Amino acid sequence: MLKTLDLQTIQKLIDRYIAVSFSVNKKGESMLKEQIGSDLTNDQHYMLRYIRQSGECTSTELAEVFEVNKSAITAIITRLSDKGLVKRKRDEADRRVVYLTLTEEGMDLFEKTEQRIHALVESIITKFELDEITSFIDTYEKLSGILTDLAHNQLGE
Amino acid sequence: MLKTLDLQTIQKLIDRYIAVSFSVNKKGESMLKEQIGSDLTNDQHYMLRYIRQSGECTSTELAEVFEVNKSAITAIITRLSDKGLVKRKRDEADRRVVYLTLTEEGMDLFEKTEQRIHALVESIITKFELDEITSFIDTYEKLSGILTDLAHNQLGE
DNA sequence: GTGAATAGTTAAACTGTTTAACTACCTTCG
DNA sequence: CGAAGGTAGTTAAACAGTTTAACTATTCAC
Repeated sequence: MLKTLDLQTIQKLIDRYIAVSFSVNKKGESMLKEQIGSDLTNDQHYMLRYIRQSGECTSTELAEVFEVNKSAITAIITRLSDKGLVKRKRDEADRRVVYLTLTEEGMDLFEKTEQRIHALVESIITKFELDEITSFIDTYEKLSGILTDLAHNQLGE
Repeated sequence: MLKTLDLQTIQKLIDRYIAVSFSVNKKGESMLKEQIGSDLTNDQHYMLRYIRQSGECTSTELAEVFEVNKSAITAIITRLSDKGLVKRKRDEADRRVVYLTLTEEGMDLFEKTEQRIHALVESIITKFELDEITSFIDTYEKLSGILTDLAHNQLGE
């Protein structure tokens, strides 16, 4: 049953799955490591995803997207670069700027990992009805959207 | 409207609020600090809550409850103890055991913080209908319960 | 061309976490 | 009794992710 799940819904579920199933900072003992067999933290996986998606991006952009300090990004990228997954490339037109791209290994690892997550999530999905899942996702998004808003906009004003 | 919210529902909302609104490890820049004005991390607040609730508990108990290593607890408790919020007391009957209790300051800080969270959450609550909220909570719990199960029980077996 | 803005890095400090080794203290059983 | 093994908790080293503050390059604007 339930073969009609569209990719978008699956992708959302994947995100929720990664986000909810384990908190971030457990020295790599994240869901990715435990169940997917990847050596990446959830955060690192997200980074790789964003960099791949954008093709080429800057630290500042990442800092804005992930709502985090630039130094935090520097640290993460350095670790990723030490693992040979991300490459830094100076912009010769504006030499302040550094572009980040995935190396081939980075690309490979990301895609392999993503596929495994995909398979895992699909195997989960078959246990539920489609509208059950979409209702989960909707509610979850509504809820966390509200709470995030509140967290950002200093409620009570 | 919506004055009929029972305490239990509010408490649940508080937990969700703390859990969802900010991820844990931002050097204290958690929701508690930003909005409540407390100097505690979310994790630290949870610790205080558990210790207060149990009156007196051990590291091992905390480690089990929070599903974390005993050394992690040692570290957290040490920091809390350095702040003067938690006290260690050796069990004279079984001298291996160390009981943890809140100091008066710990108690005060916890209660003040909890009250502020309470007030904040209540001010949020009035913006929604009761059944909207309970449906949020139910769904959220169902969803994260499922995902946590999956995360623990190595799905696909 | 000097002074201000921008991109990114580095350093120090902190929280939370793990693994491995260690101390101190029971318990058990020959 | 006393050695062997288990239990409670700590310590040390390592790591990920953060922040703030200071710094280096580089570009821009007037």
